[in-house]
Amino acid sequence: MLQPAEHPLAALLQRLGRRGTLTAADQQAVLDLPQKLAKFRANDFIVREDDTPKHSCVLVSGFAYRHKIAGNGGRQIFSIHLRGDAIDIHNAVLHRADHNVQALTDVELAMIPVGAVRDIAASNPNVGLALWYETLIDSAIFREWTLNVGRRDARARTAHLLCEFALRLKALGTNGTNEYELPMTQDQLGDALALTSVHVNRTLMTLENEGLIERSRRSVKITDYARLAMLGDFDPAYLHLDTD
Amino acid sequence: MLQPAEHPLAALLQRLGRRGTLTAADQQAVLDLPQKLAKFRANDFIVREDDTPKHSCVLVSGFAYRHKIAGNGGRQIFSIHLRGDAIDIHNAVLHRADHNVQALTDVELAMIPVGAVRDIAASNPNVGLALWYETLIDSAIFREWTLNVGRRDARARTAHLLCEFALRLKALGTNGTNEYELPMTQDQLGDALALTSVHVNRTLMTLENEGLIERSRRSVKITDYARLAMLGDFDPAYLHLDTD
DNA sequence: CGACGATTTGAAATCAGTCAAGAGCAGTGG
DNA sequence: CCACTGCTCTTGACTGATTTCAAATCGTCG
Repeated sequence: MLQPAEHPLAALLQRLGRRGTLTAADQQAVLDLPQKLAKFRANDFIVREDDTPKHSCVLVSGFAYRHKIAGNGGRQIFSIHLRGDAIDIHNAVLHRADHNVQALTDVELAMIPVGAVRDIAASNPNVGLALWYETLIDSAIFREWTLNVGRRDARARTAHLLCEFALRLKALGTNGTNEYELPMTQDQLGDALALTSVHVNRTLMTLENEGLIERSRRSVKITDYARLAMLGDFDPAYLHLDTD
Repeated sequence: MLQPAEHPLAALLQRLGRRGTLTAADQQAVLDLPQKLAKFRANDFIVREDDTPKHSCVLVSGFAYRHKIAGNGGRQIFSIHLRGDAIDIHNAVLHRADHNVQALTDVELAMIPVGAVRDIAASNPNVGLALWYETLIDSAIFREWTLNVGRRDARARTAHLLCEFALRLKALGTNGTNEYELPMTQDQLGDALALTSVHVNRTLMTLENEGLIERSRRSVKITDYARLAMLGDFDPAYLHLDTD
């Protein structure tokens, strides 16, 4: 087997395999998926609404986000994606994209032909289930974001997002601390939280003045995780990180 | 083959087969799924957050909804479900429920053991893909609701929900008109739209005064669909009704 | 009729939005 | 090295959509 650490699909494999249901053959089948590496610059569109994507993408490095634009011009961001996220497997099944995927930072993507995704799901039930599982976790995150935007006030919403990001970064295993780069402008944060950038700014300052976080530039340090999680009504069960 | 119209899973089969990818054998396999019929009264919980469901449910008759409750007591409804909807196939894969499913009206459910769902997905790739597809449409609806709640004002939000409901009912084939029973209290509508029931009330009255809808009791008649859809920024692409 | 839940209406309060201007910070180029 | 440019962040004053609180009306069902 190839060295997972060097393979473009290594992060995906780690993700798919975390429930422990993949055999060595399954794992090899994932690594053998046809793929080519592509690079996008920050702010490039990876998928546009109404596209018929030919590839499903796995994020190899960098950050990306999914969003949709309302008729009144408002943009809603649905999710932020990290290394290892299969950001549009759904397009292998749905055919027509109903929302946009955009690069938040410069990114590297492993592009897998949609037919290959469908084929591996059909021929390899373990992998198929694991892929399905990933899209269901996406779903769970969407639901939590809907709850966040619909039923929490600005402070709680913001705190919730900061906690989610911290935990997902930790789950990647690269960063054990509660300090991280949040590669988003306050405008983008606003579109994720359904707030204006002005109010995001005021809210971040409040959190900082309350001693919950420290900031400098885009770097965030959660100085009181327990209180921030409490304030943000953050219960990570929806992330399904514990391979249930 | 059994008469689909009389089989509890007939509506599910119709749903799964709409893309035309199921062979006769696939269809029979779906109808052969082990299931038992269960009835719930309006407001009964079908699945509770943190449950480990033993069954996945298909809605045979009535209406159900999915929701989650925030720490501050606010409830956010994520989706309303109609006959034929597989309201918690996701629980066959995820194991632990991260949100509630509740009966909106009296309902009949076909309860399929979660193991049987996983088995048919593994042994029958066409059916597996069709099930996956259904959960992806759920996802698409969640995203649109997030956009609705996050980026549209009260009038547009409400109009959007009314249009979605009309179209999904039409897709069921039972009702070709734009008049239907909306089996929700204004309180429940508020939880779906992230508004208070008071504001839902005012907004419905506005829509009525503007000549877009007529109401009596819970019955809604869309008198000007074109304008309502325009106002609600409603583009049904996200429902993926056209078997793309 | 009486009771209960749901809907409707009114008035006051508030959270977040809008508009607008200034400050900070990188990168660019002279 | 510094001025310039562009973008993001910060701040203030004002506005407004929606919430809150509270009371009245309606409809249905026993």
